[in-house]
Amino acid sequence: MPELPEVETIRLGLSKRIVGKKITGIDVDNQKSFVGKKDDVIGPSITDVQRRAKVICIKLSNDLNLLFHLKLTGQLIYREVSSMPEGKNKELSGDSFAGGHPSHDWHMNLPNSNTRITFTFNDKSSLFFNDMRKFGWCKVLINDEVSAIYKKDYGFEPLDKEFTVEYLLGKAKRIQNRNIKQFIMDQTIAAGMGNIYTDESLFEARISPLRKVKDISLSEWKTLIESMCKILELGIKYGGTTDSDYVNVDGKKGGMQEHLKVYHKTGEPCADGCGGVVKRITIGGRGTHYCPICQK
DNA sequence: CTATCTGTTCTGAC
DNA sequence: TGTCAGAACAGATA
Repeated sequence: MPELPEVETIRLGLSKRIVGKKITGIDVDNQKSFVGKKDDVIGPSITDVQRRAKVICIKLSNDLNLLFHLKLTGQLIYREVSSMPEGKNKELSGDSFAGGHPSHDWHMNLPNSNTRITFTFNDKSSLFFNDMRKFGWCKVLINDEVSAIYKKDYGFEPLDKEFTVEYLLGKAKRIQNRNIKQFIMDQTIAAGMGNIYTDESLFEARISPLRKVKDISLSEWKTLIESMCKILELGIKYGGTTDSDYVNVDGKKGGMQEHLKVYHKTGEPCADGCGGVVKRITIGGRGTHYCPICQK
């Protein structure tokens, strides 16, 4: 379930740990998860870790890029030691960083049954790409291909300066009848928005997810943009959202779930104090949570 | 055991 | 061209 704030958290954590390291090996356990030639990424060092929408881009010194999309269940886990010593106690002995879909076996042996790709670095540390449902991918691409994907598949980022009312009105022109929730979740419109942060942003703006794009007033557009930025920045600040039942063992538990007001709050009283009860409906096949009273 | 649900994105049909 | 169902996949829940 990684969305923009989760992916940004992963980017930051990875950036601190792997920039400057040289890739010395790669193991691919699921062919579909890796698109490219393995030999192309063995040898170069990592120069940067970037993010665009929900995509992570690891830049290499040979001008190639490792692009990752975690989709629903992808994880990127960094380990200083490539294998755990045998025994019952599986406590970590080195620096470790995990990010992505939460699961209870993050702290277990790596690689595990969900590990699709393993990268090894010159200092023997490793980066594991785990993905239970195999929706995610890692692609080896040249710079031009990366730019082309960024341009074609994604609109402006909500936190960009260019993400203005005028920009959104331009995007809205041809799809006046679409509801605001699907509009906001369109990656070619608001890059990186996912289900959780869309529901939360609409609540923050007190706009109903069912409203049509054509009925949104200028001041509401403005409020919506401000709300999206506020919610996304909050998400980044708290290190993303982690499932409530998930207990992280290596220090990178997200805290945003404690600040959600409608997402997965079905049946609870509205945080606004308006007297409403959070309702769950389906819009465009996605679970949608909102307050029918104060979200107009 | 089967049916349903989840959450992101792409594809194909109308 | 916009809209929508279905697929990709695995596991939890009913």
